[in-house]
Amino acid sequence: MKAKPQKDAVDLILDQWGRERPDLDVTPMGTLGRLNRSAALLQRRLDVVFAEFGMTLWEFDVLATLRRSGTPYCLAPTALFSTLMITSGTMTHRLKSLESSGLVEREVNPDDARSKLVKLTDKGLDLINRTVEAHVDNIHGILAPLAGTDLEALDQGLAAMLDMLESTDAQ
Amino acid sequence: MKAKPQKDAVDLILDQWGRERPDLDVTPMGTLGRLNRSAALLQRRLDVVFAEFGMTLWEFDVLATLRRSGTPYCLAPTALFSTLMITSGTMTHRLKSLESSGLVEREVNPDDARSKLVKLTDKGLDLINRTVEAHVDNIHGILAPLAGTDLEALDQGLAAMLDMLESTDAQ
DNA sequence: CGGATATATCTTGATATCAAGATAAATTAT
DNA sequence: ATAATTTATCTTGATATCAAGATATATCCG
Repeated sequence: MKAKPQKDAVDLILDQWGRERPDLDVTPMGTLGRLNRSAALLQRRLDVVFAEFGMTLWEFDVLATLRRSGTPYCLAPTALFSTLMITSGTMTHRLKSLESSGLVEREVNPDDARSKLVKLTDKGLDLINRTVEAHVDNIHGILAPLAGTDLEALDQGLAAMLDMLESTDAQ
Repeated sequence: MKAKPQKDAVDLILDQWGRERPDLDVTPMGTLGRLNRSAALLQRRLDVVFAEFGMTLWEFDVLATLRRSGTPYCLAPTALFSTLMITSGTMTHRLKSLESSGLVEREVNPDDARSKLVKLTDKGLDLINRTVEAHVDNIHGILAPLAGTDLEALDQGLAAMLDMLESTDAQ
């Protein structure tokens, strides 16, 4: 067991709770606090690269989902908003915006007239291809200091947590 | 090395990228994807308990920050929004709302007339005391399936990541 | 077939958030 | 002391999001 080198922002929060509510075991707050705080700090770093390509995180998310689905880079809106964990109304707005930027186009779904499919334009395909390369470089660099045992422990722990959360998700 | 029992949502995404862009090493996308997805699923579970107390996550965050600061449960707005990683403008709105709900009150800062201090009311103190107990119970229950080696690995990995992110944060 | 139900999407109205600028008070440097 | 700078907060305008309801199409079942 190796002691942690220094107190982080979450340790200070746990110390405060320990003083104020010694009757509570707040250990799990540490896990969630570090998770959320890490996510916030990470997003700031990702945004820097997205901004270089004139994009925001949500635009990247939509374009990347279409891109990784493979040719013809075309999905129904429901597939998109389910994957992205957002509501259908939010998807409507995102698609309108991406369409007006010329990054996606809508086309008739021959199999289901309730849907209008969403398809990457040539411009959208080129943009996401270039952006994802820079993004992957970026996250490699960000996580590099953890390479070794810490990153392995993190990946293992996160995989276990996500499996648990997905399997016990509300029906 | 133990194989992971089943593919989660993020594994499928990595599989797609592996097929579409075999030139990229997208491993770090798995780490970030599981982190963000876990955070989203967790928040939904936390919201259930907060709703039982008529609260939202952001209200809990503000009241909890005041509560754990200890008596007299009183902080300047800057201390609050810095801790909570939000902008000053967002803090203004949150405080206005909490004040109109009677959960906090504002008072003159004798040391610095630029600030009006934020203080838990008796009602706010009682509410956060009760809510934090239910919240701690809730997160204990949520993480219980991981108790054992997975949770330890997760905590260790998250602590390492947060230390790294805080120490390499933009100046 | 035709009615009932389910599904896919969009619309509407309310919130929460941020970035940038405005205001006011405190501090620092002559 | 006073001008310049820094700090703390609030205001404003734009955007992203969600929940709930509306609409249109598909599917199922007798």
